[in-house]
Amino acid sequence: MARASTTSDAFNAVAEPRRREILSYLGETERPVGEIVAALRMGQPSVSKHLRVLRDVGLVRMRCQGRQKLYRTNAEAIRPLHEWAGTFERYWQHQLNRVKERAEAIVRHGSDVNPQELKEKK
Amino acid sequence: MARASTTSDAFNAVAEPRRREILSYLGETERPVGEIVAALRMGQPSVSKHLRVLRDVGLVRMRCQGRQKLYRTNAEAIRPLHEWAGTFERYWQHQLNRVKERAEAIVRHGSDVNPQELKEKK
DNA sequence: ACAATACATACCTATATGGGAATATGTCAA
DNA sequence: TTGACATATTCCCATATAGGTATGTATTGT
Repeated sequence: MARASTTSDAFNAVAEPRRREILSYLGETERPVGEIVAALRMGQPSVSKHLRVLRDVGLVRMRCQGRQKLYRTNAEAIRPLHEWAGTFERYWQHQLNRVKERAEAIVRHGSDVNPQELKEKK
Repeated sequence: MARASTTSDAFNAVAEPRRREILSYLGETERPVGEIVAALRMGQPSVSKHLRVLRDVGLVRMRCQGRQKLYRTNAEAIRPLHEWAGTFERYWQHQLNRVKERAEAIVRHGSDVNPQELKEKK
């Protein structure tokens, strides 16, 4: 089996750096394709194709205005990504807490704290 | 140019669903490969290969113990992902705020609020 | 030394990619 | 209608996958 299609979900779509750039560039501000091309210095067909992928997974919304098409990021579609990553938040918070506790201990008792006491607390 | 390597960064590594499963399954708990294979019902070589990718981008850490190798998720490496997605948080908060404001307005003035007033505020 | 165990890697194949160039489609203006 | 403009799509190609099967490599126990 080959790699999953880029259009299979937001995770795959967002794996491509240029697509992330596009999403960031368009905040939720509507912009025509040409503006993206100019701002991000990419080829026009390339941008069109990236936008196609993003649209397929709902990461951008599109609206026609005369001969141009206006795109904007649909932030809501990025949320699952944020939430998935967020499930690991508690782990790096442990890290932070350790650093914080250590700093506080130093403030209270001076810098001669036993490092072991803060390191392993299985 | 082809698609970027899965080992090029966390975004690409995490695009594959099975790799996300592995990361979630290992929280930061150390586990041998065989346990992953059994728990997630994947082929052993497949798991080994996924772990290789994850290791290459720092998403998991590995330690040898006799003939087995213990893996655990390195949550810190997921953080950039969480942060990138988080830059869009303000957009979906706007959504929430609108809903919330509307609800509060109804509580204050009854349900005859002018919907326009809450909808467009360019 | 040998067999068994726990992983890793090599090999194969179908499939999809992203970029560039060329071309198609659609819309406006004179 | 014709041409100019804004996008989308097609074609071409080098590259990389993910899964399965088979095999390689350490490490342990007897």
